[in-house]
This record gives sequence, C-alpha cells and structure tokens, in this order.
Amino acid sequence: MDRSSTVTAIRSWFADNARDLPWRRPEATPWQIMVSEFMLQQTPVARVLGPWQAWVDRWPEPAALAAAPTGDAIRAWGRLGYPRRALRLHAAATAITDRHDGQVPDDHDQLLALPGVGAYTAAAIHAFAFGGTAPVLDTNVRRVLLRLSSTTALPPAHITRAERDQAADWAPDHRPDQWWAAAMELGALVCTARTPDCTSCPVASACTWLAAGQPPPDQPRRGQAWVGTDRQCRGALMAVLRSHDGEVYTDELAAAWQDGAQRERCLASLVADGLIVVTDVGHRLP
DNA sequence: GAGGCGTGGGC
DNA sequence: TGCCCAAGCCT
Repeated sequence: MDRSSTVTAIRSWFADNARDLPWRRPEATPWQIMVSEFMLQQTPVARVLGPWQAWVDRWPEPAALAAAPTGDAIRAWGRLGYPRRALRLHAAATAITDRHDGQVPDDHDQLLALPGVGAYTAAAIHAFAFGGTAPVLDTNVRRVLLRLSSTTALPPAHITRAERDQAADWAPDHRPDQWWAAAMELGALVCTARTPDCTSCPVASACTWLAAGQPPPDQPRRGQAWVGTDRQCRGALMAVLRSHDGEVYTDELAAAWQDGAQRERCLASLVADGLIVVTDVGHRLP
C-alpha cells in the first residue's frame, strides 16, 4: 500500500467512523472550535463535552469572555485540570477583542501569537476553523505516522524539525484539514497508545510497527510524579477555592493540605500565576 | 530543552 | 492495585 492509498484508506475510514463531536459540526464557529482546542490540551474528549457546552453557551463570543472576571473562567473550567489554561483562554479572548475586532483571526501567525496557543493549537484552529494547511501534529497523529513508518511504538516527548517535515509530506493537496482530523481520530479510537485495535485498523497492512510484531516502547517513560508534589497540593487548594463563592479562610485551606511550608509555597505560586488573590482573611478566586 | 503544570478513567 | 495516558504550553 503506497502512501497515497494509505491516506485515502484513513480518510475513508474517517468518513464512516468519525465521532459526532459538537465542535466538528458545520455550524461550529471559530470561537467554539478554539475553546475546544484549549480544553482538549491534555484532556480526553469525554471530559470536555460538558464544560465545553456550558462555556460556549455562557460566552458565545470572545468579547463576552473577555468582559467576565478571570475567576468566572476558572470556576467554569471545573475539574478539567491545568486551570492555567482557563486564564490563557481568557487572555486570548481579551487579545482577540482588543487586536482583532473580536473575531478569531484566520491567520496562522496571529493565532500562534495568542496566549496559550502553541504550534499544535494554532495549526488545529487554522485547519478546522478556516481550512488551513499547516500540519496538525498532536500526540495521536504523531503516533499513527510513527507506527506506519517505523518500528517505534510511541513518539518522544518533544517534536523535532525532522518529524514535522516528514509529517508535512503526508498531507494531501485536497482538504488537508480532513486528513489531519482523520489521522487524529484513528489515533484516538484505534491506534491508541496502550492497547491498539489493529484488527480494526484500515491500514494495518501498511503498518511497519505491526509488521515488526508491535515492539513495546524502548524505555518505560518516567511516570508523572504525583503524590506529595506541588501539583497535587495546588490542585487540592484550587478545589477548595473553586467550591466557594467568595473568600476562603486560611484555616480552611490549612485543612486541605497539611504540610504548612508546601501549602504556603503553593499558595504563593497560585497567586503569582493569577489563579487566586490574597484577601484580608485568606484567599479567593480573582 | 527539560521539567512543571491537574484530573480522572482504563487496564 | 498502581501505573499510564490524555487534541500541549510555557519558561
């Protein structure tokens, strides 16, 4: 199976198997697509659906979000994780309101300049909202292309220039946005990281990794440390603060995390990040 | 450029 | 049961 046939087979599979996600519907606006891309950074689709709908209902355009306090955005973010993304989305909405007349820019470099928008998100918004052609290289697409063309199970943590150039060679001339969406969906539903369903894969016969006997990842990747970390501490503190409308007394935060020195350090870092503010008696969302 | 940054589900 | 992973970004 040559490359062109592989691309065609994946696109055909996508036509039959794509999930009906609200931000993929024809009526989805660039802003709705942009909100979905922020929420989907490191967060599974299933957990995004609810908060996304509530978010776009409440703030149907960037200017509406920009007019709200950042604390409202943080609370609406709920338990999606990485709440700094809520701040960055708010900051991006403000920038769009100030610099782009309230319209999500259709220019790739202007997208890339927005807070919280990196290489992936800029390419994704550009492709899915405006038909842009930059390679949309998320972890799914990277894994699919890597397995098709090598005996390596999982992509490395960081993208190299070479990987980006090679990925760009896969894009067809016609509707490359649909190709990237198709490759992404195949990675999300079939060519998954842990237990790929190769028997359901439309391009199994073209897969180098499968032909090599599905060799496992070289080195076990170091797991994300969690218990006792500042990340866990910050999460526990933010959960308490999200659950209150106003101020939270210092004792209540102390009950949420025993280690006083770590608690103070994390509170300070949350203040520095703009996720919380200091009050007379404790802290609150901004 | 290596590491920090949430949260929860699946195996 | 723990461990791994998830549509990354920023410093």
